Amino acid sequence: MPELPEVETIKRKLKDNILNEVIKEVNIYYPNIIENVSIDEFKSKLIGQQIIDMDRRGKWIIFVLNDYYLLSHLRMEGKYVYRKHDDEVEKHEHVAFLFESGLELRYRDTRKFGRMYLLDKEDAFNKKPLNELGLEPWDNSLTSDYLLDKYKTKKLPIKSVILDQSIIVGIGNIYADEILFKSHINPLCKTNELNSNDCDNIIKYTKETLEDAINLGGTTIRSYESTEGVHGNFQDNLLVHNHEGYSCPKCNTTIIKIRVGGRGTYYCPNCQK
DNA sequence: AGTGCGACCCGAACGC
DNA sequence: TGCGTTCGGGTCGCAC
Repeated sequence: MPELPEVETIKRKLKDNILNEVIKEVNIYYPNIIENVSIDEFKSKLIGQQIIDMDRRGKWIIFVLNDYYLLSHLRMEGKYVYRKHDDEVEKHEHVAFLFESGLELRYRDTRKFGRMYLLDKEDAFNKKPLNELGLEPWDNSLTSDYLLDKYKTKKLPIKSVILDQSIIVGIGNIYADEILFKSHINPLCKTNELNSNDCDNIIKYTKETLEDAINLGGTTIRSYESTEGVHGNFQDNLLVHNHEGYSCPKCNTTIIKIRVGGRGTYYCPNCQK
């Protein structure tokens, strides 16, 4: 499940592989992937555009083109693969970008959950989805005061709020559990009951956890194949997520799994009170 | 406005 | 030669 570290890894890989390529042709096999423009508009605007940079905002990959930003969200299982134009289109390949060089980049997504937006560069940051995003983990504006202000009205459990992309971007279900464990915060704790020290810990361990994961190329659990998607190694460093029934690495208490806001949540009932 | 929940998807895992 | 059901994951839209 691509969260920020996986998306960052994929973005860097894309930059290595397709920087300066010029789009010659676009084929779409599952139109629902394209969110804010018609299929015809999507194709006609993209043809002739050059990949002049690759960027990332939260879990969104940004293809920086001459006149547009192409945004791509992988949701759970989206990935990019490189093919030749003649190669048969496989079952879960939904969008294909053919470049002048003959290389073809294909978007593959088993569950069809991923989405793409095509935005004019001019006002892209004033438009959905970019205008709804909170702070990057390394933004200097991310302080305990900022979090306290956002948290003070929220009665939801912190586990749910730490996933809220309008506050801090990039944290998904896996890293949320890890960050709360390192911060010694119970995932069910009401968000408005957290103090300044808790917020400092959340910020500190969000940065630390995501940095470590990026350095290891992200996390690979469940469905990710090793081919051209991301195959990271951070899964070996997970402390509580997916560790139901195992011992807490700090105190040896058995890690338990509960559901919070409908999501599987792992924590140590002794360390996180 | 804040909150809760189903919908979107489909392969894997599970239960019998 | 099993088959029907449940689960999970991020986000949106709708109902309260």
